[in-house]
Amino acid sequence: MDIKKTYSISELAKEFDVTTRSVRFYEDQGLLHPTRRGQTRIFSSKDRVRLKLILRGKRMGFSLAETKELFDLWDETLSGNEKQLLLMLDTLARKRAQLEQQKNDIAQAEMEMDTAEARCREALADLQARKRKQTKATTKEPESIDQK
Amino acid sequence: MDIKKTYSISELAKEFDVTTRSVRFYEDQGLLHPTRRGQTRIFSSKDRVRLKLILRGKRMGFSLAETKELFDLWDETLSGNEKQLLLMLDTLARKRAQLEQQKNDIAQAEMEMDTAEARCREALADLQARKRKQTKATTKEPESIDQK
DNA sequence: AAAATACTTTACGTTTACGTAAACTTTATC
DNA sequence: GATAAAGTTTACGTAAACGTAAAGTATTTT
Repeated sequence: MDIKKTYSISELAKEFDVTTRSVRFYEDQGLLHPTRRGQTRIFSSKDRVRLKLILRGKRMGFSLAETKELFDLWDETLSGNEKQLLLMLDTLARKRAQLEQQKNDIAQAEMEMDTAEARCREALADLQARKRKQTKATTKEPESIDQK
Repeated sequence: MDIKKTYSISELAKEFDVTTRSVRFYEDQGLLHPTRRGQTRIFSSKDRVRLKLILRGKRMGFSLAETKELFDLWDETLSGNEKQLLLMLDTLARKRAQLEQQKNDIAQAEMEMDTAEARCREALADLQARKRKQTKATTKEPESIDQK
């Protein structure tokens, strides 16, 4: 299975480079469900996975609410109820469409970055060329030093 | 070139399905630069393009500030100053890295959605199977009607 | 001319996702 | 046993990205 271990809040925070404040906030919003030893939080490897998913979701532009919805939906899906299963399939389909849109957006952006970069390089080359000409005209180059 | 036309605020809002409030906000933040006829805003096709870019940026998880930075950087790049050109190239490289990360995230997500969907369909198939069995056991099927 | 339509500015309100500080408890270290 | 280190709760603060009136101007339609 997984690494079957438990984690402290700062272990997780360090590993994923977030603040403990954020982790507590995610729990508060119902995205993580650590157990307690006394009043100290103990995170399971399931929590760890979910934290990873939360952060990836953020990078993909998902809100915490959206991510929570998916978590909850998946938990209910595991109950095996038919209605939930169908709902999950539907949700997955919609998410896929969203990802398709994002892929298109990225592809577009990459193309435009290509042309932008090309123009930059061209402009730079022009500059360099003019510089060389300037240098040649200004600093009387030693016609040929170091020849035998 | 482009469609060489001008646009009213509500034309743009309608076309891109945003509120006029948002459009004004984007101007306020320095992302759009409409001219004025009296006090009424007149948007150029350049503004239109930028609005499109703003929205795509949002879908890709970019903040307005990030997008504005890119706009400003690009404008300064056009001045042809060498330092700006190099800065732009550097920025482009960093953005590309960001997009790579996003593509990885999306690919990961798609894989996980694949397995999630598979599990759903499996669970559903099980349910249906059990249902059929139930039906067969409960409602004494007419052994063979319609035979000659 | 009255009313509807489209635009404007000003400004306070709201949600999300935390930051930051204060005050306190528990556990580890010297 | 003092102190530092890591954890806790409570609570106010903040930046981003608008929403939502309120109140006014300008133009167009009836």
